Formats: sequence, C-alpha cells, structure tokens
Amino acid sequence: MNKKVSIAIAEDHPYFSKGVANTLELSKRYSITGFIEKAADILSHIKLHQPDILILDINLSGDNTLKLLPEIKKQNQLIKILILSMYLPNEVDYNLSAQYIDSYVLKNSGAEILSTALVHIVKGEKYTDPNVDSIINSISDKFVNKIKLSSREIEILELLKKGLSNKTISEKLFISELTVKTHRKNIMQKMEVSNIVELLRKS
Amino acid sequence: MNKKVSIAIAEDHPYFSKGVANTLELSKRYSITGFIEKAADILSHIKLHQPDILILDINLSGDNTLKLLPEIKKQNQLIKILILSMYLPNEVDYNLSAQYIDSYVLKNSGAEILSTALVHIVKGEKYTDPNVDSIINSISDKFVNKIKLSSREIEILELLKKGLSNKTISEKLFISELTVKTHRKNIMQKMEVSNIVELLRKS
DNA sequence: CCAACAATACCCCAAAAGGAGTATTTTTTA
DNA sequence: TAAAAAATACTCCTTTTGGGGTATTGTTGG
Repeated sequence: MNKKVSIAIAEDHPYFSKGVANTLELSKRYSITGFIEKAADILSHIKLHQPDILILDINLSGDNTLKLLPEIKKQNQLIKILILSMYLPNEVDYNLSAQYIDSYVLKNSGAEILSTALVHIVKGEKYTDPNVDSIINSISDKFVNKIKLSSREIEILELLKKGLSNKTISEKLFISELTVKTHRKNIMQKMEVSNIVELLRKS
Repeated sequence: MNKKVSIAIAEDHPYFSKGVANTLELSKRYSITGFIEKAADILSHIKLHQPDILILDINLSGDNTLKLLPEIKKQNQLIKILILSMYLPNEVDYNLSAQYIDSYVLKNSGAEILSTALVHIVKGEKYTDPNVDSIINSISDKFVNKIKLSSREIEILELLKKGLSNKTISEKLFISELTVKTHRKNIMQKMEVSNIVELLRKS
C-alpha cells in the first residue's frame, strides 16, 4: 500500500483552507501536515513536517510569499509547490517564480481543478490551471520565459512601484541618476510599456 | 413567529459562498434567495427575489460591483448591503460607497464577525468589521468622509489609472488639456500625493 | 579565453508632469 | 436668490519622464 501524500496548506482565509482540506480528505491519498497562516511560519513548518506538497497562497496576511520560494526549495529540493491564488499571476512575478512552481491554480476554478493539479504533481508533472493558461496565452505570447529582467532591474522596478523618482532611487542605490534612467528605459522596453502607469499595471 | 431574513449572496468563489451559506444555515433566522456569480445578474436577482440583505463581493469575475450600488439601492431602497471583501477598502471607493453600505466585513475575519454583522444589520444598525475599523483609523484620519472628489474628478481619476496622459484625457472628454491638468492637480492635492504612482497606490 | 550579459554613465532632445497662482462660467443647494 | 461648489481655462516656471543613441567596465558561462 502506498504511503499517503502529505500536504501543507499555507492559506490565511479560514473558509478557504477548510474548503481545500475538505477536498483533500475526500480522497484517501492525501494527509495534511497542517495549516500555515503566516509567511514567517512556512519555513519552520516545512523543516519540521517535511510535506511532499506545499499549497501556497501568494498573499499571506499581506506578505508576498513568492519571495520565499528560493528559500523553501533550498530547504527541501523535492518539495512540490502548488500556488493557489485569487488572481492571475502578473508577468514579472510569474517569470521569476516559474522555475520554483509546479502548479498555479486559481481559487475560483473550484475543487476539480485543484484535484487534477494534485494528481499531476504527484506524478512529477507540472500543471497550470487551464483558465490561467488560456488567458495568459491570449493576452500575450511574451508571457512565460520571455521577459527577463536582471536583478538590478527588478530592484529598481520595486522602487519605482513605491513611487520614487529616478533621483531618489539613484541616491538610495549610490549610483548615477542617469544610470537609473537607463535601467528604467530598459525595463520599460522589456515590458513593452510607455509610461509608469502601464508599468505598474503589468507588474 | 418572525419571518426569516432573506439573503442573497453575490460571490464567485465556490468554496467561499459555500462557507458563508453554511454559517447562515446554522442559524434558523436566515434564508438564502440564491447565489449570484456575475455582476450582471445582481439587479435581476434582486428584482425577482427581493432579499432583505445582499452579501456582496467587491470583485465578481473582474467587475467592480461597488459601481452598481446606486442602482441597487434605487431598485430597492430598503435592501441592506453587506460587503464581504478580501481586502481593506481603498480610500476613494470607501468614501464613494459609504452611504450605500451597511457593513464591511473582511473575508479572513471568519464566521463570527459575519454573524455579528448580520445581527446588527437586521436591527437596522451599521456595522464595520473591527479589523477594518482599527486599521483605517490607525492609518489615517482623513479616511471616511474627508476625501471628497467631485464626479468629474472621479471620472478623470479613472482615466489616469488607465495610464492616459492629460492630453489624451482632454481629447476624450472634449475639454482643454489645461483643465485636465487643473483637475489632476486638485485630485492629487485632495489625496495628498505628489506623483501618479502614489495616487495609484491610494486608489 | 572570449562572447554575452550586466551595470554603469553619458549625450541629445521632446514631452509630460508637477506646483503656484488667477479667473470665468455654470450648476447646485441652502 | 444669494452663496457655495464645480467645471472650465489660462500664466509662469521647474522638475521629471520618455526615447534615441553611444561607451566603458566588470562578470560570467560555455
């Protein structure tokens, strides 16, 4: 008899994690190692319980959990990550995270998709919610593996998102304002936008 | 014996509406007139079933349902509106909607808060999720009834959010670019921001 | 080792945004 | 109907963005 597949659920909406747990328990294949409600608790939970799969909400009480992915994978290289999100991923985040993610499922896609995703993951396959896939492909073919921002560019993008000017950013990073301008220009070119508002809307 | 209080649930996340319905059915005081999954169906449902209370998610498959509030209230002046949202309201939306809303509850506050909110609403009282209240008050005292944008300003704000320039907006509205500039300036003053990015972050 | 990429920094110029006023007309509302 | 609010439009001036280049210095992967 096969061992059950153990799953940790990081999700801070009570109704929701309950719903997910329900879905999982209908099948006898899965066991739940626990519910994680704070981003800060993810790493310790994984260290302690060594789940096979982590079901991860992108926003745990305000924190962007995608940033933790490298650390999580470093902690346990075999763990499978299933992102369960309310929304379509944005281009930058998706590109940065794609290498760490085994599945991306929308919350409003319902239990069937989630079950399907888990079946695929257990087989070692990647699986993307068909709703995500179709929308992403219809919106733009540069999505997934086309936009590649350098780490410096990402850093500057983050500061731009905070509303800082080139000058302020240059002072923060101890580089020339003109350099920031160059980075900004390159970012906007890569993202195919022509002003800061469109940039924000895409990321 | 009192008649049951009828409630319509407009919410497009299956797990969630199920959870809410569960909570409601635990108490015998409530009956559910139905589940609404698309913004377009709200008005017809209300017309047909005349619920006492409408539990409303702000984002129904991408549409901002707050915009429907005036029409909903016009349809049925006595209907009570309970907003059930994933997030804290933003300043502009909250101010514009406050007059129509009887309760604002966060999804991750759980079933108890929702029940409490309903009890208050039935009594004819307004009720705001304590989590919303405390955060709003701690963040800024200009929240709630202080920022008042005129309808023209709101119109322009919406266009700014799309990334349009003053010139493009002026062409769209058949007014002078300089007028748009004035509106933009006034909006930014009222919102207490000094650039477009901050403006987007606040609305 | 060397080609590719990344990070740095500058040139030019035009367009747009931001900040301070003032002023006229229209609409709303007390 | 008189006062207040909203919408319109302008001046002047400074700062910031956006778009086209080029160029030098590192760093890094094949």
